[in-house]
Amino acid sequence: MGILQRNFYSRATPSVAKDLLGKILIHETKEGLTSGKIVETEAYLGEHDPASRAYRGRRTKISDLMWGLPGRAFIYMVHGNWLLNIVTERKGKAGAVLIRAVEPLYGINLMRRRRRVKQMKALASGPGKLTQALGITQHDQGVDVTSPSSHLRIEEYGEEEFKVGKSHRVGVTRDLRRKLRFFILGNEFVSK
DNA sequence: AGGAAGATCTACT
DNA sequence: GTAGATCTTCCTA
Repeated sequence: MGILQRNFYSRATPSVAKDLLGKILIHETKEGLTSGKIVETEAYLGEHDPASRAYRGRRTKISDLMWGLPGRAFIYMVHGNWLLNIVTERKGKAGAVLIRAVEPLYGINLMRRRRRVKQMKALASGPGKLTQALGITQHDQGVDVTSPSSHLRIEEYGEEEFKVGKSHRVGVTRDLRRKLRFFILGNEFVSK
C-alpha cells in the first residue's frame, strides 16, 4: 500500500505500463480532489519507436523529459486534448507510459461538472477525457508523481484480481509489431 | 506560416 | 457504428 516509489518507474516501459493497471491516479486542485483507478495504458519506447516523441533521439523542450528522472509527469497536447504520460526507464534512457483510461473513484460530481456528460462511462474512458475529468493540464508538466506532497500522484490499491488484455496501440500512424497497449479485461471504463 | 499529433464530439445512416 | 469537423499546441520550413 501507499505511494509508488521511483524504482517502480525505473524499469522496462512495457512492464511499467502493465503494472500501472489497477493503481490509483490522484489529482488535487483548488476545486477539490479527484481520483480514478487506472484501467488502460500504453507503452512508448525510446529512439526506435516511430510513435514515440523520442523517436530518433529527437529532443524538444518537452520530449527532453523522456530522458529524465522516472516517475515524473510528461504532458502534451494532441488534437486539442492534454494527454498524461509518466516517464519510465532509468535517467538517460527514454521511455514513457500513456495513461489512457481510469475508472472514476472520488470526486465524481466534480468530474461531471468538468466534463458535462451524463454517462459515467464517458467521464474518463479515454486519454483526453481523463485529463479533462481530473483537471490535468500542462500546468502539471514535470510533476513528480512519487512524492506524497505532489498534487498529482499515483498510489497502490488493495489486492485485486484481474486479467490483463493486450492489443496494438490506438491511433498511432506507425505502430511497432509488439503489442504495447494494456487494459483490464472486462472493465467497462476501458476506451474501446 | 502551416501542418502534424497517442482524440473527441456530433450527426447522421 | 461510422465519417467528418474541430480541437490547440508545438515543431519545422
